This record gives sequence, structure tokens and C-alpha cells, in this order.
Amino acid sequence: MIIATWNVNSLNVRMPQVLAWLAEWRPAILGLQELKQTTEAVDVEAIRSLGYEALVNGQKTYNGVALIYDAALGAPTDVVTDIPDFDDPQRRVIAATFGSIRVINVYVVNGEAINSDKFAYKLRWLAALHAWIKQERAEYDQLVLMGDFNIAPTDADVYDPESFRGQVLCTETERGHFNELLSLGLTDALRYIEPTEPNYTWWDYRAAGFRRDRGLRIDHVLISEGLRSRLLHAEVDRVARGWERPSDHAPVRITLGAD
DNA sequence: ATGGTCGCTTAGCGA
Repeated sequence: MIIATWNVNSLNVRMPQVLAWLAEWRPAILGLQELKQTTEAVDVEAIRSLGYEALVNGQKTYNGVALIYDAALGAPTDVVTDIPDFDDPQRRVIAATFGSIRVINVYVVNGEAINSDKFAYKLRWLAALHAWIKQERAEYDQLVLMGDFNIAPTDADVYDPESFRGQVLCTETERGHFNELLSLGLTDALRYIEPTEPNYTWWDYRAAGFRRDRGLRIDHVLISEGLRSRLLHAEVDRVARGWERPSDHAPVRITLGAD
């Protein structure tokens, strides 16, 4: 089974691509970020027409996340749309349990610049996420934490590490938060499968970033031990990033074998 | 060369 994450940068614009991608890859579960539309505005009927259902946590203009899942999986349980005990008007979280697998889909705060209020918000957000995931890890043996983390974990995940040194997405503080999540017993699936390839997931629209392969690996799929034993494959789908009118992010998908 | 391009909403912000 395939599980995937994709920052679509407006679901309104990207819905045709999402539908084409679902039809091509038939993932069991697809986490989306940056819907930029309200829950009510999402065209769930189009998703249903392909045999999928959707859990949506949207808002107007900014943020917004969804979990699209194969209807054959049946109804998910324990749906969560907020980090517990963390007051946040921004819609950045959707989690649900599908059979034995707990899936948490996040759109981590970008943070703008290291001296900004948004960066302070990012660090508070990551601390709250860690506390929550610690609890979830205790409760669920098979857990997926995926999404747009807005963190490049190491210099190997950056096309020009020197130019990004100490900059937002690449600070040691953010990388520390990412490593704290791994310390909860999670494995970076793409790094596990591909230890050395850069595997960028985001390229700036500006200055022909994709054509020149000036990218960062900031979208991740983290899996618990109970799923690492089932991990067969992990891959960045650069083809979708090359489509007409693309998102600035590529999908990341992992393949799990049978229990 | 210190910008560039998208998307949302309509001049400026967020990424």
C-alpha cells in the first residue's frame, strides 16, 4: 500500500492534478497541505468519484490540510484536527486511524525569518507537536507522521548549504526539533531508503528553481518501528512537479508491504 | 545581479 504527502499550494487550482495523481498511483492514504480553501469549498464529490473519501480541516485563504483515503479502507476513527492543549486558529493538523495505522498529517509553520514573530510561533508549534507525538507514540504502534515540515534536516537536503546556513528552514534550532521527533522512535522513510541522494521536495517558483534543481527536502514521511519493518520503497515524485502549472512541492510517497 | 513567481484577493501578504 502507498501512503503519500503533498503540499498542493491551493487545492482549488491543483484539484485536477490531485485527481490525476490518485488515479495513477491509487494510494491508500494521501495527506495534503496548503489547501487555501475552507472545508466546505473542497470538491469532495470529485474525490468520491474515484473511490476516495476525504477528511478536511480547511480555512479561507491560508493553510488547510486534508487526508484523502481509499473508501475501501472504511471509516477512520479518532479524528483529530488540533494539537491538544495548543490554541491555534491556523488549520495545520489532521489525524486519523485507518485500521491499525495511525496517520498524522501536518503543515508546519514556515517561520518567514529567524527574527520574526512567525519564527517564534514556529518554535512554539514544534514544541507542542513534539509533546503530542510523544503521547501518540505511546498509544499507537504503527504511526505515520507526514507533511510539510518546513525543515531541511541536514545540509545534504539543501542545494546550496552555505547560502542557507542559519536561515529559516535550515537553522540548528529547527533541525533540533526535527531530531527530537526522530528521537521519539520515528524513522525518516526517504532517508532510510535513499541515504545519500538529495531528494529535494520543494523548489522555489522564482528564478527557475526546478529547472536548475535548486531545491530543499522539507516534506517528510516519518514512520514508527512497527511500520519500518514493512517499508519497501520511498520516493519523491518529481514528475508531478514538472506538470503544467504545478505546485512548488512534489509529492513524497512510501510503499508498505503486508503486515 | 540581494531579484525572481505563484495564489489569494485586489495592493499587499505569505510562501
